[in-house]
Amino acid sequence: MKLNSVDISKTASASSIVFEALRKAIIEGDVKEGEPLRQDEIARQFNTSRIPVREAISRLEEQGLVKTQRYKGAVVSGLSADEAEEIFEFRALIEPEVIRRAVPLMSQETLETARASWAAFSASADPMSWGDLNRDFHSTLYRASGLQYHLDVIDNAMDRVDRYLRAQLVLSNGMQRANEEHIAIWEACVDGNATGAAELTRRHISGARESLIQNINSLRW
Amino acid sequence: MKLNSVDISKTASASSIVFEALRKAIIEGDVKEGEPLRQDEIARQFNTSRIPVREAISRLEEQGLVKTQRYKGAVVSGLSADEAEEIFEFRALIEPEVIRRAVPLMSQETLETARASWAAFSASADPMSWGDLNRDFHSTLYRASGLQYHLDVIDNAMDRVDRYLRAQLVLSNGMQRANEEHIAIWEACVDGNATGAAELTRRHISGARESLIQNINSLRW
DNA sequence: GAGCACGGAATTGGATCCCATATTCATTTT
DNA sequence: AAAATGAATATGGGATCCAATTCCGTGCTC
Repeated sequence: MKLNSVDISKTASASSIVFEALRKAIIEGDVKEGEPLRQDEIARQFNTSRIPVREAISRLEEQGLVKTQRYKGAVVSGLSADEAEEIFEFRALIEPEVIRRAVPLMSQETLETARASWAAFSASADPMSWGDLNRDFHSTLYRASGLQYHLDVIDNAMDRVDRYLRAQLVLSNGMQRANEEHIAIWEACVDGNATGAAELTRRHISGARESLIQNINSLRW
Repeated sequence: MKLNSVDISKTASASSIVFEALRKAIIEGDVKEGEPLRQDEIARQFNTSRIPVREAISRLEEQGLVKTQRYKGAVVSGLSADEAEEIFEFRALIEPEVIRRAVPLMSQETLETARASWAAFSASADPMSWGDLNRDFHSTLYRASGLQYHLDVIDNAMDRVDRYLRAQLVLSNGMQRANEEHIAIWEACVDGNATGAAELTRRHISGARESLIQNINSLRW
């Protein structure tokens, strides 16, 4: 007998659905810094009770995306200029090393997927999609390293500064510049030039950091 | 009227108490790898309901300390040799940089506290306390950097390998060697030798990694 | 009119109850 | 006797209810 079966054990629980949705909304800036997360309201929106919502919020807090105060609830945690800068410094430290180790392990398929990402990035006229495509590009390359812990840590760091990165891309010629840098990184990968890809990645992130510092005031929304 | 008042808003919620207790029990190896966490049993032990326990477990999962399967519950997640090694590599990448930046910022008090930590470490005959004292020593030095995000990330990495580190210290002359290396790192800090402290820290962690690889089989408990 | 006390509404934290699923074991069927 | 079936139990996920705390508006006092 042949059935179109799905693995029921893999269906998501309500709390993880709520968690993913809130995470996405926060990192994309749909809920603003300082904005409180009302359990009741969220529960109604997802047509569920507050229990899964509370679990989702406690997970978000563990990730540093929200801060909760007893009996006062959770608010989306913003970053000071210093904190944002620190996270970019962190990324500039770890991501070059990851890509350096990833380069020798990149398959043809990885390179092709990455190429598709930067192509879509450079072709997209929609600023809303830039953030995702930018992230896809880097993640694809990093993933080849097989360093799962590093990947998880990078994801968290990205989550924390995602909003700022998006704002960054639409500012001045941020998107244009990022695009050129992506191509350079990609070419280094194709050439099997690990240290080159690492150095370009480091500059890519440091450049974003510099640009962020300069524009930090106009980013305060 | 003068009362010995406490700030009630700072009293911990049940879920955070449970979380801290479970976290400590897991990283110290009191609950073994693969051991399931029974919500009911834990709730009874803390004289509370399952709700706070569930929130605690979801936070632990977010930290990677446990894995849960729908309708099957949470089990303490162990690390494969590769995963443990990866985390040591991660630490060897980030901790030297943090201490390098911390050295110029270290106060007299910081150095004194760190000295007390390694003194206690070297004097202690109790293997159970070695893990804590070892961690205290490094944390004290790192904290001077003021890099809060880096500190959080390091804490998480430490949590994940804490069990292995403890086992490490009692093996062969692990404790003896760690002690000597601590003193060397501390002296570099006192001398204001940032790059030296960084390099010693890198070797300290790499050494632990090597030793771990060699003993990984005897550590499979 | 300003400031404060009081009280109800809103909100979060926790407890209890119910349902869904997994597992184990007895029972039936062949 | 082996395999399939079904009941019993254990366990986790979620809903509803209650308690504790905070927030906010009203009215009172001076």
